[in-house]
Amino acid sequence: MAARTSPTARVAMPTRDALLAAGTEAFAAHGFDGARVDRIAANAGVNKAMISYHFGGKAGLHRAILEASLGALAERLARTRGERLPADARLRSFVEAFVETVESQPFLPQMLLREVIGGGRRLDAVVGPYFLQLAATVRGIVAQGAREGTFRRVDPILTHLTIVGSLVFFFATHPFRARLIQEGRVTLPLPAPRAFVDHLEALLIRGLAPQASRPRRSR
Amino acid sequence: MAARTSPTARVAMPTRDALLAAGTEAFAAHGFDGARVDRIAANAGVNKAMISYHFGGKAGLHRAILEASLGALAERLARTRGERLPADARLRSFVEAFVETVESQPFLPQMLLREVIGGGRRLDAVVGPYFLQLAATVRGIVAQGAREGTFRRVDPILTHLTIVGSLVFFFATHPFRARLIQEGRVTLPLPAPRAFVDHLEALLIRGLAPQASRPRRSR
DNA sequence: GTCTATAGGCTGATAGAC
DNA sequence: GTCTATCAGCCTATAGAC
Repeated sequence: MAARTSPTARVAMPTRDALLAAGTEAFAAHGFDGARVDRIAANAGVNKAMISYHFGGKAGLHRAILEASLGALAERLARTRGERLPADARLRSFVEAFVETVESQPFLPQMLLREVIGGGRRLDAVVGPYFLQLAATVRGIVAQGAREGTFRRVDPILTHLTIVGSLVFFFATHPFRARLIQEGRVTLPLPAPRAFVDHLEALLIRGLAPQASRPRRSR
Repeated sequence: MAARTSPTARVAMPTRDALLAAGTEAFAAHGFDGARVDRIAANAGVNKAMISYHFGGKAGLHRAILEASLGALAERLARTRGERLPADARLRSFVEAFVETVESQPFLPQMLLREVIGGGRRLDAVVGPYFLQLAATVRGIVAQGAREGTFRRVDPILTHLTIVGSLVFFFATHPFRARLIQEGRVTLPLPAPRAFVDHLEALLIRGLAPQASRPRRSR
């Protein structure tokens, strides 16, 4: 991710990186079909033809962005899997890792969600293992919680969908709320990511807690 | 919504309705920019030029769909607001109303979410009050729960985002999972909407319950 | 209300000079 | 590696006949 194989790349390929950055923003905001290569190049401050030269075209740029972003997310989440902690702490850790990654890549949720909504055909070539790995992580945490007695017995897939769904939705729609509020169309204060995450963690941990009052039945 | 002003519309405008249906599917699957009017017309079994004639063009068709769909959702949700029930029952009722609407309009979550991700500028002309009303409904339920002691004191906006976020995410990404599983890329069973909703309701009601084990502290 | 034929605009891509 | 100039294709919209 950091070092490239190119021998002359000392300052890390400004053109390539500028296109990746501008492309990410454009694809997140307008989708693959809505994004315009002219504008991406202009925003990157480079020539249009550089997209073909470096990425083989619009689709290639899109794929490169997805690969890099998802790779970073997967890498960060994988790190939480080795932790030896109680299930509720691991759940928090998972959420924090997700949020951390997203905050360093603010356009990832929008891009990803767009692709998934569209049926994910463009993802097939790229994503393969990532999604399964993500689901497997949550599944592992839920299973551990059930074993330890930290959590009640819940369906791991449904739990995974609830958690990741809330998170992805919040971050993907955050810019929309920011705009509505900034333009004065809505007078509420903008919900902060930190506040939302705290809220979600509390809700999950309470919601997954076993049989609250009755302390351990027969089992 | 049911009756149209056209004097000759006895069988309810087959062309118009066919375009609305085909357009909904296309916009949900490919987004506004990705949808092709040729294909929409072909899928509707009508002539391309009918889009301009009936809706004034692609954008007009899109707007008409959004208005009709959101109107139906808003209408259905508004009905739950008059119910005199404890907060947890009202929460269930809200979720059920949402699900019911979505099941009769399976493409709504995808279309809506796409628009919101894109900044919602296309929504501005249409949506205005709908979103506020939606948030206000959840806010009302949360406030009632806090008053009654059914729920702990939580931020109503954050709660709203969690609930609606999970729901919209689940339904908007459902076709993606269905495809992955149908094509044998994933071997898990497809999570059923009913199962997810039950899971979510249980999680929410437990997660929002006041001080679970210790039966009412000082406060 | 519906259809055919066509126009006009925009978009992504690249050949070839530097 | 970068840029300019150009092109071919596609996509929406509509004029006008029925």
